[in-house]
Amino acid sequence: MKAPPNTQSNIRASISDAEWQVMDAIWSTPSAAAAAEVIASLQARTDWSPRTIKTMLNRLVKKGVLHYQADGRRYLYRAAVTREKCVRVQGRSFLDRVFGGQAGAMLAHFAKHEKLSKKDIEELKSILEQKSSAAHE
Amino acid sequence: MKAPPNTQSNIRASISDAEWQVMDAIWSTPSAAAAAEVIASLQARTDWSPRTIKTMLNRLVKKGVLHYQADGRRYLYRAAVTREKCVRVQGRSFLDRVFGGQAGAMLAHFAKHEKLSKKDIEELKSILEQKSSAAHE
DNA sequence: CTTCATAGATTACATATGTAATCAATCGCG
DNA sequence: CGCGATTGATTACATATGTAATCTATGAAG
Repeated sequence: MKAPPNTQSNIRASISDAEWQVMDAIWSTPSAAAAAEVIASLQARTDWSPRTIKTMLNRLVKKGVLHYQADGRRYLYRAAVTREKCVRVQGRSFLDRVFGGQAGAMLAHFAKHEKLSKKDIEELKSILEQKSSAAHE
Repeated sequence: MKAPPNTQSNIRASISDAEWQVMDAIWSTPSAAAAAEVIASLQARTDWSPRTIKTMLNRLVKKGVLHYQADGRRYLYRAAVTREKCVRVQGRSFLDRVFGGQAGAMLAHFAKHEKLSKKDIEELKSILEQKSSAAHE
């Protein structure tokens, strides 16, 4: 049950709540972003001090999920992992934690309890169609 | 962005990863469970020491998600919140965190990336049917 | 050149979490 | 009755996380 010590290739270093928001800002920036840009972007949605955001950037770099390249005396940051990859990792961890890995149960849960637009429903149905036709017999 | 200090009525005191497993053991016990039972149940699935499990029980009581009633010199624990309630809370937090609250996006994600049995798919479709017929125009 | 604003690096500190060990009371056993 | 086993209570300690402040180097302004 004990997590193995981090090996650098391992993307496992889990991204915390606050860190996720920073990554979100990075992910939604085309190409690379300077700290100042990340800060500006986040101050629109949080009340964090710039210091705090810099700390996050640092930690994310240490965790290996952010890379940077020097540009004069500042850094340009870019994600080292895709949002999709992180979403998959976080999603699976959540699924295991809360639903014991039962994807069906989870989907049923959210389908029941969350608001869905007609469009959401149509799209989901269509995904399910493909899924069932592609499924093994 | 700062979480307000815990008021007791607030179920918010979030259940950690390890704590969730303890709650799971409790939830799957009909009626109340003594610490020894919880320990036995968890040792089957983890490598935690009994000490550790007792610490969890304590913290969960402090957090208000577990209640106990004395039975001789031991305690019988019972959940103070339902699994469903906790699942909803955790689920919503995850949804907000990772999918910005977009339930449709999350469902689409898992529908695409997770394995689903025929049965899962059928059930989901049926939920979606009801949902769309019940939906406002 | 001196000074201030900035950028990144380092250090700080409280709370949460994982993981126990130690303490104190007590119940059953010999 | 005395003692070890067991139960809950208290304390411990490392790492993670939220949230910054301080230190150091340097480029821009005067």
